Amino acid sequence: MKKKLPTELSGIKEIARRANVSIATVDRVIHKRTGVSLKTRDKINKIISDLDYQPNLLARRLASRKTIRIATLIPKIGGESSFWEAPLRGIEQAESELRQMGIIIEKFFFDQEDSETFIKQSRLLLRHEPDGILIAPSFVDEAIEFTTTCKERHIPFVYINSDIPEQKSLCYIGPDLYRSGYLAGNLISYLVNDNQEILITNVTKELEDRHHLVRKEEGLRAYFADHKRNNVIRTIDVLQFDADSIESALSLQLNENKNIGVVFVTNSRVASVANYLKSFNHDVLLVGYDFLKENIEYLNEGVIDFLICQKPVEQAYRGVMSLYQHLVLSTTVEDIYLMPIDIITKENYAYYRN
Amino acid sequence: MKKKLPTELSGIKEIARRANVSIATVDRVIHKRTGVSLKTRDKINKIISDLDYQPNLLARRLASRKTIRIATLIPKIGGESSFWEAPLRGIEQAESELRQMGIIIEKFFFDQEDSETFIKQSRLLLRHEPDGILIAPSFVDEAIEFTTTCKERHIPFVYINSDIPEQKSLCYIGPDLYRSGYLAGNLISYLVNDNQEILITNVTKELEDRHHLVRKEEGLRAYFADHKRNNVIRTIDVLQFDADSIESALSLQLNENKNIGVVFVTNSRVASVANYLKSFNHDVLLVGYDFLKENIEYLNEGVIDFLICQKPVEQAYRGVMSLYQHLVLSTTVEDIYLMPIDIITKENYAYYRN
DNA sequence: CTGAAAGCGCTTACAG
DNA sequence: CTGAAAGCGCTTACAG
Repeated sequence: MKKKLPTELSGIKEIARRANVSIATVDRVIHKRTGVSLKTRDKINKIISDLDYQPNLLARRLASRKTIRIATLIPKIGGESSFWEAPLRGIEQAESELRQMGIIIEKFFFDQEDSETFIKQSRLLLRHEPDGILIAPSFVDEAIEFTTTCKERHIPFVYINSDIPEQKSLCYIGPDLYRSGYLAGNLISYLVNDNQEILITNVTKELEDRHHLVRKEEGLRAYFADHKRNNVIRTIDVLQFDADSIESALSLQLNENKNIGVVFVTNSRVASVANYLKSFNHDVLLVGYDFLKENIEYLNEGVIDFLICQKPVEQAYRGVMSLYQHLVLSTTVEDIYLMPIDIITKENYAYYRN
Repeated sequence: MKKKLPTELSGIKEIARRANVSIATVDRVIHKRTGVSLKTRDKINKIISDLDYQPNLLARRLASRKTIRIATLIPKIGGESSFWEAPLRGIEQAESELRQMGIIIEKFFFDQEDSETFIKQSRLLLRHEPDGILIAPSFVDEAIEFTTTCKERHIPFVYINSDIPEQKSLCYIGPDLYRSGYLAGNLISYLVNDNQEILITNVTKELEDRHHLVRKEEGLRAYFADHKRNNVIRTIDVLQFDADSIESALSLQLNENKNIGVVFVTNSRVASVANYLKSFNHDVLLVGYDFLKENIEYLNEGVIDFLICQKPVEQAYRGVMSLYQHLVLSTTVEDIYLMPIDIITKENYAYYRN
């Protein structure tokens, strides 16, 4: 390791020396605080740009006695699907990296099937007066109301996993649903010949959620239309998650339409469909979403052929980091960050890091 | 933002208070320096573990006048393939993040077709006495000789992109070649019916490099064998990169074997093959490697169907970061980090972040 | 074997 | 509008 040169003045001190002022005044200018004459302000700013001064963030965080607090609001884990385990891991990863920098993360959770819990938790969150907020806006109206308040209070927030474009937030980090459906179309086009049919299956209880699934369906249909592939594409909705509901909905289709070659499940519930296909020994290809334990099991057994994933861990990790960059580093952050659309099979899932 | 509580002593000071020694002594114990009596050493260590003391790395780096220097040795860009642009970007990204922490990166480059340049640059690198080294061991024997010296001098090093397992290094970060071939087999198995043939194409000049390509070939063949698919699989080697060599090698195969349904190129030279297939209007599917500009163009045109990628930017980024973790944070790092095996198509490449 | 003191590059009251 | 001084949690000579 090499010692630093017997240091000439640098940083804030050197600026102060050149400007013939104290470092406190330099600090004021750097942070655009009031109470500096225009003249010295200009002089100092000139020196700053001459020197291409970059503040030492280590020293900044160390000297500052402030703790920055970021709050997160996402669905709680357990119950119907384990999807939200991954974003939680991403938050925790960011947390452990940022603790070093004196940043604290406070986590709040709501029940995906109960919008009241969303309202309640969002109020609780606000009472903690965080400096920034990460939020999964599962309930659109409620989320809009909440973020309206955030804006009033000048608390920056980022959306993950699904966007509410009208709301001007710091940024959105998540998938482009239409494009992921389009990719599914691309993939499936390799898996069917011209006289085979495709069955799109939306499995959801929540009406709002269905809205998201339809975007993927539109993407898939657009791919086939754009490429003049005239395969029959059917869609069914399954409104309950139990095996019987799945069975009755699917068996109707598969028995009536013997040409169905691929089933495309538009969300992470693909394991339920896999379960049915396996039990009834249906020999169709199956494509669905998300790296969940139950899905991976069926992938491994060869019942699910492809899973489309969008790095849920990273979504949340990046969301927190964007707040950090905005709050601590004053960096400008991209206002929309679309996640990669990953294709997972039995042979690469073990290497899928996230 | 919330102010810190009117701070009770913490960190090194609190330890010193409890142990009834000065902070200098505590510092000595923390850094396992000599010159502390066993008794006080034990006492201090006990307090440290009682308190679950975590050093403040900001303060550490700030107070320390040392600059840590990491050297990198990778192929230079330009000439035959643009592959190494990506790892260079990864290095530069790590560089910009680590500058904050007072870490400097010195980059060295060699010519992939000239092992002498590797030797020369590696010597030059050593004369700079870096604290850690990142290296792409393209020339196996030369790399072993070099890293032997590193070990003698106790300079930790990490391999990226290809491994030399016998050499005990800090870690390897890169692809598992066999597994990526196996995945290619998995993917291609969906693209061919039972009477179609597969043509594996190795395009390379260097004998050592061919060794790597064969691992992928073995993976693909193993997939078909394991799954009792009896498609004919042929292999050809193309030893020159010019269009004529490619043409003569491929046209022979494709004209003699009309059943070839998929061509699998085992490295990033797939664009050359695409160029040929396009000119001669061959209607076969094409699968290859790596997110290079020229490959993406053919992907976009529909000549290349699938590219397998292994995040070259991230490989190098992680490599540098591993050295940082080892050198600065004294974290233990995984000694082997295998990259994800990503499947890229025309419809998701735009979202492939790296 | 141990401690007192200066300093890393900043921020933060406080005083004027 | 401006400056002097203390302090963030460490490391580093230097002295004993």
